[in-house]
Order: sequence, then structure tokens, then C-alpha cells
Amino acid sequence: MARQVSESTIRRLSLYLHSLEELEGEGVETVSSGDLAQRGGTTAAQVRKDLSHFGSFGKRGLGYEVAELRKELREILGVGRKWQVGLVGAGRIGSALFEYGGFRRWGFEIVTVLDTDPGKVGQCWGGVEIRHADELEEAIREADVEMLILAVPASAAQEVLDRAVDVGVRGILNFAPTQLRVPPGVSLQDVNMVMELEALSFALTHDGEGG
Amino acid sequence: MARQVSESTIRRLSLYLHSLEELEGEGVETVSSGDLAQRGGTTAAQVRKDLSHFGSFGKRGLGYEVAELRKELREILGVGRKWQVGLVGAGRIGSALFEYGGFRRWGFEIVTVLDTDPGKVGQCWGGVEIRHADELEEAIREADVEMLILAVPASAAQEVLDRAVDVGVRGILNFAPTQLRVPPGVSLQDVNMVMELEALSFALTHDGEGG
DNA sequence: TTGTGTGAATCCCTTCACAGCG
DNA sequence: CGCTGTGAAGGGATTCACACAA
Repeated sequence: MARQVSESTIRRLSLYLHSLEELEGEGVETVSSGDLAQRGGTTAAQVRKDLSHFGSFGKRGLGYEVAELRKELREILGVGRKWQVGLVGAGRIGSALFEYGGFRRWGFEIVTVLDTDPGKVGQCWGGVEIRHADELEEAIREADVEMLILAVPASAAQEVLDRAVDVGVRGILNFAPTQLRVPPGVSLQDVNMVMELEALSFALTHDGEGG
Repeated sequence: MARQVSESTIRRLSLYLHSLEELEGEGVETVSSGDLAQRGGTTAAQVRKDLSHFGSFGKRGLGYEVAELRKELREILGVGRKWQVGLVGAGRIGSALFEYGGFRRWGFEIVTVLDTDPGKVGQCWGGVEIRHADELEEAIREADVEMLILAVPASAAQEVLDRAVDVGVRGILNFAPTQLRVPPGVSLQDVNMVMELEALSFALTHDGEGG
């Protein structure tokens, strides 16, 4: 079962999974690759090719069983379980992320929150006590954290990352607007809102030009 | 000057621009494609190829002048000006985005905020009054909004988008976890934090497998 | 000599087209 | 028939390699 698939394939698999959850909620029992494609903004062939990297989940002439394909996709994406997530940075973005219910609903539980602000350390957010970032290593070990959300200033991000990786964290979701370095075996996802707006700016600026 | 460049090229151009701003802050006057590549996590050839779509900005044997290339990139990305941005949704994510200073610093100014919550409408955020989402069209027209940040529930996103597009908005940054449809000529960027975590989940799950 | 700009080669992803199964 | 699964074809993007300019 191939694991060497592209970033874009993985992104699309997520989309398919989310579509399937919706479909299940609507009581739909079967989908074709064409249906899924439409919901995900892609093509039927693409859907089939994406899935083919991991197995054969459909029935020829019929399509895919929603419940079954959903289960398979959850397995493939590794979300058929809970993930313990740590959050570093209890500022604006950090608190917005913490209070966003979507993570928990999809199996990502924020089990520890860290910050350096003495005014925040000791506070409790829905049962999770904010600890001082100095205790990063203990917090990660005690809560079995496997992924870390970095919502700290750019200047602090690399140091926090390095320390977290040293105690076993292998997945980083970075909101700091800076290019971080990760050792091999560690995955990094960047979310940079300014860059998204710049992409819009580019599109709007060059819109209507050059045929 | 080619405008038909890939999403990834644009993303990298943003990265180069941000690196150049840093370099300028450090007082560096000249960079080579190799230097830029290292900062952006890419290759020297890639940097040169990316830039070549828009012109020749370097000097053979010397590299690029930081100040000049920065100016060119700002022009290319269309960020050599201010952009008027509207924000719909004054909840957790909306307020975090509003209070994030990075946007303004890069020329994206949030000039209007809209929400449906009567408890929020009428409040003032740093000089911007929160208006009721019913007044979307007027607000967009009055403030000359060209881009819209959607920080509303998934169920409301498409309707808000359609209304905004009807009054001329051509760029949408969407935080709602749903697949939106935009007419031709309108650009859409999605930010889906759950999907980012799922990408990490995939990587961690299949890490170390299959050589 | 150094490092850009760029055709050529390569690689990878998407799309096509159809055999095959229900 | 209808729709999947998949080799083959096609198209884009990255990498290579080198002519050229400072």
C-alpha cells in the first residue's frame, strides 16, 4: 500500500472524507467517483486514482459505500483514533484555536497549553491549565503529546520547535510567519495568512491580463 | 510578462519577498539565488526559474540587489499598495484575525467588520464599528472592499460569498470548513486547520513504513 | 571566477481511455 | 448497462547544464 503520495493527494483525501461525513449525515448510502469529485472540486478520474494508491474500495457499476469508504479513509489518514495535541502560545490565535470546537470533533484533542505570559500561566481553559513554556518538555511527556500547534511569535518558534522535537514530537502545525527547519522524520505544516492574502492580491492584480 | 504561473510559484514568490524584507532589515544589500533558496526551503534553480517568468532582475556573477528585487516582487504580487479587506464573522477566529497586526503591516487593512450577533453589532474594534451582516452590500460599497475574509459558520459561507461577489468582491479568504463555489474571475483561498492536522496525522501514521 | 538566465531533459501529476466486473 | 480500477498518454513543473555577462 503506497505511502509515497503527493501533498495534493492527501489534501484531496481529506476533502473526500469530509464530503463522506456530510453524505452520511444526509443518509446517503452510495456515491460514485463523479459525485465525490463534484463535492471536492476535482474530477472522477482523480478521485479513483487517489483511492487506487491505497486499495480498491468500490464496486464496479455501483460506486462506493459511503460508510465503508469513510472508514477506509479515516484509516488511511490516520484519524481513526485520538491525537494528543499541544498548543504553545495562548494569545489571540492560540485561544481562537483552542476554543474552536472543530479539532476535538475530528479527533484532535488539545491536552496541554503553554505560554510565557505570567498573567496567563495558571489560568484554566476548559479543564486545561496553562503551564509555563519553560515546562514544555515535562508537559509534552506527561500528556503524551504527538503534535504541536505553534502559535507563538516568529522569534520564538524555532526554539520551541527544537525543544519539542527533542522530546519526541513529530508533527508541527506552525502559525508563526517564519520558515522553520525540521529534522528528517518530522512533519511541518505552515499556515500563513498573509501569504494567502498575497495570493489573492496576485490574482486580483493580474486578473484579466494576458488572455 | 507571464501571468500564467502555478499556485506554488506564487507561494514561493511570497516567501522570497518575506525573506528579502528580513534581509533588508539585517542590512544585507545583495543576495544570490542560492541564499534565497536556502531561506525559502527550495533550490537556486527554482528561484531563478520563478523570477524568470516576470523578468531579469539579477546581475550575472553578482546576484540580486535586495532592495530592487523586493520592490519588483511587491509589484509582481500586487502588494505595492493598500488593499481594503472586509471581515465577516466577529467570533473567535474573526477577532483573532482582526487583532493580528500582521495584515496591516503587509498592506491589508480590515476596513469593515460584519456579524449577525446583536450582542456584537454596534461594538467598536479599534475604530471599526461592527455592522450587521444584513448591511453587507452597503458596507462593501462604502468601504471599497475588494477582498473578503470569511470567518463565519460553514452553513452561512456560501450565501455571504454570493452576496459579496454580486457587489464586486473578487477575492475571498475562507476559514469556513466547507467547499465553496466561486464564479469565474473570482479567486478563493481556503484555510482549513483540520485538514492541516489531518495531513500531519497521515504523515505520522505512515512514517517509517514502506522504505 | 562567480552566479544569472534559459533551453533541454527529467520527473511527477493529471487526464484519457478502456478492459473488466457487477 | 454503469462505474471502477488502471495502464498509457499528455502536460506541467522541477532540475540540469551551460552559454553568457560582470
